[in-house]
Amino acid sequence: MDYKKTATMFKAFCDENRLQILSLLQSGEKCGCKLLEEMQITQPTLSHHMKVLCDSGVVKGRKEGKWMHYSISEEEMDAVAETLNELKQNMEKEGNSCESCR
Amino acid sequence: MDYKKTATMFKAFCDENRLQILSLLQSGEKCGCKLLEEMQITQPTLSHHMKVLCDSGVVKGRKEGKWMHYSISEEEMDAVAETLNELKQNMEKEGNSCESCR
DNA sequence: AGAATATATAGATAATTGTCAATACGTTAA
DNA sequence: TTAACGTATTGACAATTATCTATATATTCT
Repeated sequence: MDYKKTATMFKAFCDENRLQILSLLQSGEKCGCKLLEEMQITQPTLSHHMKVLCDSGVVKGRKEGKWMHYSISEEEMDAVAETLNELKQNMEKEGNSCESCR
Repeated sequence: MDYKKTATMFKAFCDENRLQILSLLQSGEKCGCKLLEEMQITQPTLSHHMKVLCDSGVVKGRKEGKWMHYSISEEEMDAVAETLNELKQNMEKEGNSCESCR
């Protein structure tokens, strides 16, 4: 696993404002100005968070005229879920406790 | 959704060292000293990361004598996956694009 | 009791991140 | 071609986080 890339991916979910943005995007694609109306942050702060979200891959942007339309990337959400699943593997196996610490 | 709590939960996964720790715990419960052997950080730094991981709920600690044995919480991993899934809902619905921006 | 071991805490510092005001850029409308 | 609008960037600052050294705490062994 590429830890650096994975850490960047999960950064989408570890800020309260970004979680709110993702919630707002649940109902579908929205432009920045619409998102801004629903939030208690300034426009540059929103812009910053949208950059973090896009860098993580979880959100995709689509430019249309002067608007940027943002939406959740289903493929990336699946990739995040898959990564989570990888981290869960082998947990139930026998003989995995720390024998050398006895 | 409790954004604050959810953000704390996801912080487990957005640091390279913590991802390495989680990978090491994939093979089962391990004590701090074992984890430390495998990593390039000092003991207090490990202790800090273990606190973040335990606060997130993703890792559980079990004290046994002078050792702390850490393991991944399967229940919490499932909760994380469930939260991810919630954030993915409704994405495919029709009529969800930003109509007011036209 | 004293030494050794595993872990946690305190305090300091550097790096990263979140935020805002100001401004720039690109697009559309008058 | 201005003016207005939506978004991005810059620069400053505050808050948070990651890291270390030094030290404290708790447990076990001799």
